[in-house]
Amino acid sequence: MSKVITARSEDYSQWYNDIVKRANLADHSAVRGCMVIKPYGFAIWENMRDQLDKMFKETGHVNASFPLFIPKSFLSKEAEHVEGFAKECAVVTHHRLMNAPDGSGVIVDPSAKLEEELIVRPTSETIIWNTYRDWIKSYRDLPLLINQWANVVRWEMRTRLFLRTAEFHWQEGHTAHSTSEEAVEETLKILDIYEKFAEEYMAMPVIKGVKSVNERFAGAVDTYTIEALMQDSKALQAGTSHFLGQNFAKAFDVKFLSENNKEEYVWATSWGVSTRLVGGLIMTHSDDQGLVVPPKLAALQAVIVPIPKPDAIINEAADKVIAALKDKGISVKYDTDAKKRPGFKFAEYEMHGVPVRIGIGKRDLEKNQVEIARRDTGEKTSVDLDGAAAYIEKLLVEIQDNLFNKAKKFRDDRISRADDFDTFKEILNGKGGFVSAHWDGTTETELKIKELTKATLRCIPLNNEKEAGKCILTGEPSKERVLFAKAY
RNA sequence: CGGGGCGUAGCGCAGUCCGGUUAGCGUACCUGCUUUGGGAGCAGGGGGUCGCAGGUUCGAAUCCUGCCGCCCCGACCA
Repeated sequence: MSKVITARSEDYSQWYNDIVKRANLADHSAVRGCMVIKPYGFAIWENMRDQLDKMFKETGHVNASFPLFIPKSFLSKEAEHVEGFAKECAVVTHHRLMNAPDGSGVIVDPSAKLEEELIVRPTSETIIWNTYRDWIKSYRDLPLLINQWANVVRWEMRTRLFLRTAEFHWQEGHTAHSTSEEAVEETLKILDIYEKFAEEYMAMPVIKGVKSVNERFAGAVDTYTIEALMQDSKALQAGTSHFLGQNFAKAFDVKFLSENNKEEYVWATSWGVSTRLVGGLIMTHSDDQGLVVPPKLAALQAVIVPIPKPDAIINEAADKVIAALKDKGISVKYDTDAKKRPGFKFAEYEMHGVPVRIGIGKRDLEKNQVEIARRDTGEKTSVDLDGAAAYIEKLLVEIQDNLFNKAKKFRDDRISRADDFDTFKEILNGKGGFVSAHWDGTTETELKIKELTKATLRCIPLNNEKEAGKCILTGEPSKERVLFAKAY
């Protein structure tokens, strides 16, 4: 049992904070609600970013960069959009500071007031669509498939490291299409990429679905989502992909001439995932010993600990293993710090979630072996020195699979059906997780359910079976089940 | 914005009620020796505007006034 991490069973929130801090992922900063992402945490985000970036580029997207600031008037051009974001905007009003007349320090120079206030982007649809107006004239300019990696600011009332910070890093894709069908296809293509990334790389099972009107992105026609389930049985919206219809094209007057010389408004999508994924990664796999990172995203996949400390014989064996691992593209670190004892290092690397630990000591070397410990199960095995790298290569795949299967079983065990409101409440207050239930399709009922149970409508799953039933709250007829859960 | 809590060494805290030597403990850090197969032991050492600004007092971490910041719970949200 870890000496420095609160057990999940004792206080889940504290456990989460302990992991983030003790595994050196991030710290609270001097700025309210904003975090400092530390090198080890950022390395995991970089791995996520690189993989996603590759997947976006493979599907024809290119990167660009748009301004951090958005003129206030832009934000208000799409009515629903501004309503959704108005309450959480950071606003720049001045452009100069001056020394205070009384010598008390520096103040904002009142004469340097901006003509028009600038909003620090909470999302970039408006500034981007304002730009697209100049870029899109003809059907030949379409589709326009652009992504940007950026930081955005949403002045949230309450923040949590990675899960909800006032400033966060993300990618936001903004595409323009000549037909509605093509835009919808793009929206779903991205959702599939998100699903693939979550499941194959993060080893985090997700449910693809569409949001209710109430949960829809401000300014979207449809919002698609991937929903994951954390170890405390609360749901996490892990990524969203929006079909924006012609809303932004109309707001920013973005038209093109079609093949038959007709002027039409452009069809749009936008989609994003953020550093929140790091939070999801933590809460999907980690345990009371610390962080657990799936091999495909680990900042460091293997570590060699000399037992008790480095010497010529151990170094020689370590060098062999390192060379063989590097040959296979596996990242490895040889911890040669002679001041720290092996036990300390074991605990430290477990805390940091390094998937595989290789122990090399005299006892093993006498048999020409090394000891290999896997982070996910804690299991240790002795293997021949010469076969170590090949063993580890297979083991990393096995760990990746095991983490996904374990998380999937956990998630699947927590999808329950409820056919009446008492059962519904009982499940939410008991084992939690997703509850599949009939709903009459109205926002009013959705809000009432939220008020009574704190559960929100997470999504209407995409491959839902149609099934006639009655709304668990109102008894009105319903065509299909939807998923509810308490969520982050 | 409502409720609760907290600001004292890198981190975690005691001391504050009831003012009084040089502000203390654990841990981390540095040096040395002994250790080393699951978070080592001993000895020595360095590190502090006690959140900020006023005030009361011979004397303030401690009392008074004002301010600032952060965390947790709720409403809001990726």
